Amino acid sequence: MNYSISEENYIKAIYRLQSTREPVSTNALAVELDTKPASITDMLKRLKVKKLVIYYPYQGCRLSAEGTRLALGIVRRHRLWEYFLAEKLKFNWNEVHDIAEELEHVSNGQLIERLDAFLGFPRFDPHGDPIPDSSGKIATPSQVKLTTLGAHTKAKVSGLADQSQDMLNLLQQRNITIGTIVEINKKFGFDHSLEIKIPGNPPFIMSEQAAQNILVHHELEA
Amino acid sequence: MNYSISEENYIKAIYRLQSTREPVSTNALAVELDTKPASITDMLKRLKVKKLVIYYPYQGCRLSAEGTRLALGIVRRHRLWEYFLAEKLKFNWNEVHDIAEELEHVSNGQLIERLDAFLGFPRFDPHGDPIPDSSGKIATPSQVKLTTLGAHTKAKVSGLADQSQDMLNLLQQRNITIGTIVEINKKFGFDHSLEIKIPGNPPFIMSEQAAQNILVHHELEA
DNA sequence: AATATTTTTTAGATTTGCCTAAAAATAAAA
DNA sequence: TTTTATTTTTAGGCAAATCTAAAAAATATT
Repeated sequence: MNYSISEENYIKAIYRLQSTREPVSTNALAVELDTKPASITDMLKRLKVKKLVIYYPYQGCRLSAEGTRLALGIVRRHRLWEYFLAEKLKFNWNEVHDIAEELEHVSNGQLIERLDAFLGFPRFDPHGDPIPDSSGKIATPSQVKLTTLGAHTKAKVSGLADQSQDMLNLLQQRNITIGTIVEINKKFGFDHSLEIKIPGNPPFIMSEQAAQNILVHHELEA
Repeated sequence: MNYSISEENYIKAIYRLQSTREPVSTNALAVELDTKPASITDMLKRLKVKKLVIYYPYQGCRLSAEGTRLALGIVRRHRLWEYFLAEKLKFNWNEVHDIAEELEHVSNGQLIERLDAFLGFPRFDPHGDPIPDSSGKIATPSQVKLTTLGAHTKAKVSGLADQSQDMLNLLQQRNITIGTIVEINKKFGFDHSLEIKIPGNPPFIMSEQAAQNILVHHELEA
């Protein structure tokens, strides 16, 4: 089957929201997609006919098996393009998302398989998110929030909980990217802020709020 | 400005048809775009409002300066993607067109400039067609039909007049691609067919019809 | 439990891009 | 130069995806 860009965007949004709250409410979707609730209801009825979502009036929605398959395909395309843009075209970490948002809708199976091979079958995109493989399998890496680590520990940055522009800018300013090894020098009980050190840079203070959004791969030797 | 996929396809079609006949008739466009003449009239009126085409009822259309600029941008995107697909993703010469047809509508200036740099600023796509540069300048290479060359001359294949699937298949079977050096062994007066030799392959006969569609860059030493 | 508030859905309109059928303009033929 | 044929345009409709405004259902509050 072939789906419209709009349909794909709805499926992707439901997939995203589903990971935190299920079922997904009409209002939540409207906020996510920046449209009106009435438009959401309309589209949900169409997606239900196409058997991509489970939906009953007033009860929110969730993806069907087929919808999930589609969502994983879109996520795969999106993240492979992000990897390509960052790795090959040298875009910044925080510039790749919007472009990948367009490229992901180019649907040609061969294209994505060959792109994957060309890139060397990467398992994580530049934001540290796992890339589903061609069969739809997706790794769930053991990511933990930076705030959960104790003082005097090191860890490798592997992802972000909040990928807003503000967050991306903050990290760029601090020279933190995916793969950066961060060391926690000190934890301040007063406001739970952290003193962080990364190789080649002076230590700095990070708020608890920011640190909560930084996911690290696994704790390293002290 | 940002244009829809449909609008871009119209502009591209007008650009293509314009090179042989101007102004471009409504019917010719309908055939080219595989739609009905009434739909063409509809769209031409919209494109006129947007100042992309010069159009007066019953008199056909042609691109405005702005329309030409847009067309060259689309052609540039299309051909750079074709080059990427063939060169980096190892697609066959004859498979790249349809995929590039989708990718060309992803409109992000930075993306195309960086792709161009990544590819090493190629001047011709895998079909031998010139790629407009970022300012819209396009090379008009001194291509001549293979049939115009005399016997015992060599030349480098640089393009195709007819890029139909049949033609592409025929060339693939003969191991002819862009850049191949072809040598004319003999010309047969009877049916104007040619005996052609390419390095590493046995000589073979090609019809006048096929040879007319093969464009070569310039005659080489005998 | 009754009322108020929030969420969701329906109803009706709009825009884009396409269609068919019929009318009008242009071009070709007798 | 009429008549015929072709090309092009208009008129009216349709489907997708959106909107606003109003009604209906679900949830929360007193």
